[in-house]
Amino acid sequence: MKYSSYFVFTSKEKPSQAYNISHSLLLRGSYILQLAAGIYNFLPLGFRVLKKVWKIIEEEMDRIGALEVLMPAIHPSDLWEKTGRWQTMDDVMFKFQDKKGTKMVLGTTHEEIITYIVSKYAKSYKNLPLLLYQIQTKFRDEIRPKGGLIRAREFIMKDLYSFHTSWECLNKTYQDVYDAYMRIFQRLSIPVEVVEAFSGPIGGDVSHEFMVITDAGEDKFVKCPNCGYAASVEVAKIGSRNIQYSYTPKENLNKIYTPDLKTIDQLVKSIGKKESDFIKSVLYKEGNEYILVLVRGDKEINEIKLSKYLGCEPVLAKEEDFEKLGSVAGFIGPINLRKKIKIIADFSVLGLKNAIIGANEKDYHYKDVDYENILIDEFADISKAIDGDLCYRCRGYYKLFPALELGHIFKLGTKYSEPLEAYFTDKDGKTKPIIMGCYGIGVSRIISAIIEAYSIENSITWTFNSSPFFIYIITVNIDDEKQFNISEKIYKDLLSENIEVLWDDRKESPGTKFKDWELLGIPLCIVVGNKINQGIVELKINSNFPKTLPMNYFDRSFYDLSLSDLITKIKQIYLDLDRKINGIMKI
RNA sequence: CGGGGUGUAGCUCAGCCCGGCUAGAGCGCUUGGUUUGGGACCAAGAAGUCGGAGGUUCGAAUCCUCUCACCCCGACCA
Repeated sequence: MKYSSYFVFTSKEKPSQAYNISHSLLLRGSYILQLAAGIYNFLPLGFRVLKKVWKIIEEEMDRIGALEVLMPAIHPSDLWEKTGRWQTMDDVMFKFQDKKGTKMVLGTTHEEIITYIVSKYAKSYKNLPLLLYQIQTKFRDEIRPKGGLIRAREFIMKDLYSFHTSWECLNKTYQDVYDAYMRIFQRLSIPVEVVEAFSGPIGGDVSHEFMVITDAGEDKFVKCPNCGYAASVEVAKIGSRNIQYSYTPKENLNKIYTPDLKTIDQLVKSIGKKESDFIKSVLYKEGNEYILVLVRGDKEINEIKLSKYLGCEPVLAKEEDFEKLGSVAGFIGPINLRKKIKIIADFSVLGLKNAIIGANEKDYHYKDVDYENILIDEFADISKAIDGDLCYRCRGYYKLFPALELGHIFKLGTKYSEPLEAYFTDKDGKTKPIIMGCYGIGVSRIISAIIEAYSIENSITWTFNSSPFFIYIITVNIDDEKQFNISEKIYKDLLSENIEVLWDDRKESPGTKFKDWELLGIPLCIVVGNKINQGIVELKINSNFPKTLPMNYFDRSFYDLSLSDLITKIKQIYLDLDRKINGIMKI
């Protein structure tokens, strides 16, 4: 492509709307253009990147025997009503009615539709397993879209669904997909961490998320540097410290006056103690039973873990519940409650001394309370993991990472096949529900993730398989006949070698062209300038190009090459990269 | 959905508090010229119903009311 006739409109100014680097650079490089909140145009450059990512995913899906389909984006409500998600996913669905008044929805995900398809055809164990996937637009009316492509309301997702006769078969496919995902991220040179995850409204018991560590993300996970266990904070199990507990009531309780200080945050600011000097007490209700949950002040209760531990889903208590217990919201505590209720403490409470707790009296807290002064029924792992928590496996200390989720894989079981009546006849002649798995990748989000992973202030850094072009040609002075002719020849030679090239053939000053090369993020750049009079052109290398590759080309920022060596050298680099990065294909 | 913020030229913003004359700057764009290894220079020029509606006023970008859009922080997700 020639710059002068291509669709490139770079901008020097930082867009006022963009807060994170990927959003900002995608806009500045004219990769995307916003149409509405969370809704973006992919411009020619952006679409080129999207298709690159798309292609890698397709190749890896095809390789594990998955078959590509394309399902509609518009769905009638009935299938969604059958699975109950017409209600449970209501808040993110774009719903509307057609002319006849039939309720319709723009697809948020496709479990219902794919299960419908498979239920029509796969009637025998002989037809299974089946792996079907698509790369398609999803619509989610997110409460808050964010960060450009990071969370959009219309976005491109790869969704794969697998159908099996047995859990053993599902487990095998789950592993295949896991491996395929690792190859996808390797080929895109995205450093991912795989973490155990919560399966949420998609369903299923086991799931893994593929995360990239970045502040631009919306998730958090902990990882144990000692044994490698990693899990999203929603599910991360925390080890218990080896501390004995024997209840010893405190004789004289010391009250402190804490007017209107109801939250830990307010208390910390006012009293000047650390968050971890407090014990947070939260009152839950399950049926007619009350449960008081205690957690160290710097920690949060994890309701997912709490529900799992209790085997039910307690709800937060209301104002009148506090009164019934002779307490008051904001000042509730485990000591001197009017009624004996169940008290569960998180492991983080073990060993706490001289803590501050609610006194069950408006505007008062108790101080100097030790953990053993509290009558605790049970200790359990019910808090969100934070930095420094104990690894439940090896007793190492967790590190907390901010992360962006790029992929998520689930074992669904029969959550969808039963309500949608996707049954097959097994060898034994019996009718059984199909066992399912589902596996997503945020295709458009990956684009942002690559930028977040490698890019700096004014410069994108694409990876080998994601860059819209492999090489950029700068003709320093386009009016110089010699420079022009040589540039044109190089351009044509590269095209004939099938190397994607963008030639900056504009009548602009050199600085402008160098800045554009950097902003656009293309790995290599050929500079055709004055050195041409000595028969030399320069080959420049994006200094941020992922160094994880064992390739010495990238030790230097530029090479002076004779014209005769240039194309050979570029071909050699290209083929080496291709072999090293895409070579994992050839097993 | 709660809290905070912003809408003025293609982009980034000033002007608004304290109403006043033809609404400004930089970048970008157009034309001509000079330049050409790190966002060049000179000259001339085009470009804005000040997000929208209503109101107050002799007079509104500026004050008031309503409204729309977008962004940021929190609970959900690829």
